Amino acid sequence: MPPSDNQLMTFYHILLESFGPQHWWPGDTSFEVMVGAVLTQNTNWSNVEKAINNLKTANLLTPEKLNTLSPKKLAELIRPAGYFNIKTRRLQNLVRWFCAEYDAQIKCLQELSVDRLREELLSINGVGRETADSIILYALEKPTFVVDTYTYRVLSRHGLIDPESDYEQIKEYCEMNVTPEIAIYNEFHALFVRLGKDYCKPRPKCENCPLRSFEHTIQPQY
DNA sequence: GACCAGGCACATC
DNA sequence: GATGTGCATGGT
Repeated sequence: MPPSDNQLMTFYHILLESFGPQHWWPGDTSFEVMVGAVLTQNTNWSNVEKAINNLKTANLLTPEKLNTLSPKKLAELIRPAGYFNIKTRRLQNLVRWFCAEYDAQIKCLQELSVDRLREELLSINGVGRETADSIILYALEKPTFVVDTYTYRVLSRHGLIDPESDYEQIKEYCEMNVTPEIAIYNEFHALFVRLGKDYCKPRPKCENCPLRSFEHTIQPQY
């Protein structure tokens, strides 16, 4: 059991106090979360919302319908999310697997272990580590820590991880140090994103960053 | 006009 | 194994 008073949990409490709960993942159903996880790859969420709204308006946001929709039509609808040709393939790869292997039943996926889910999701072309972990945590509500560019940026800039760390190493560091509760994994990742959007950009905007006044208490490990 | 966004697969060395 | 590149829209 990770200690509850380490530096990473201090980060968590500061961020939660500063920003409040983020209410993630923004989506009405588990399937919508799965779709959003692919659409948001390297893409601003506001663009993803447009694409998802297009699918909803066309009444096509179901596994069965997306599975049989023509790639051309799907690409047209998700155009606002960018990379629409490649995301069409990726989305249909995911949906095809979901329909063929699990009868499009979220419940069937939820019966699997995190390790098994991760293995299967990662075998789908177009589903990488962050997308897989996002689906497992936010769509299936199982405990896996989601790492993204913001997580990397925040932790490496504050010296808590080796800047050479890869995805799995950062994930392991987080899971070793964060209280293993789904609600906390959920909130923490969302807070990392919030912090990243507001302050921890490629060009940092550290003025008024909630972590700034606590900087002196952080003991860099790297 | 430049920069950035809740990645990923693939080519090439 | 590591590094570089294509994919694309839309907001700031």
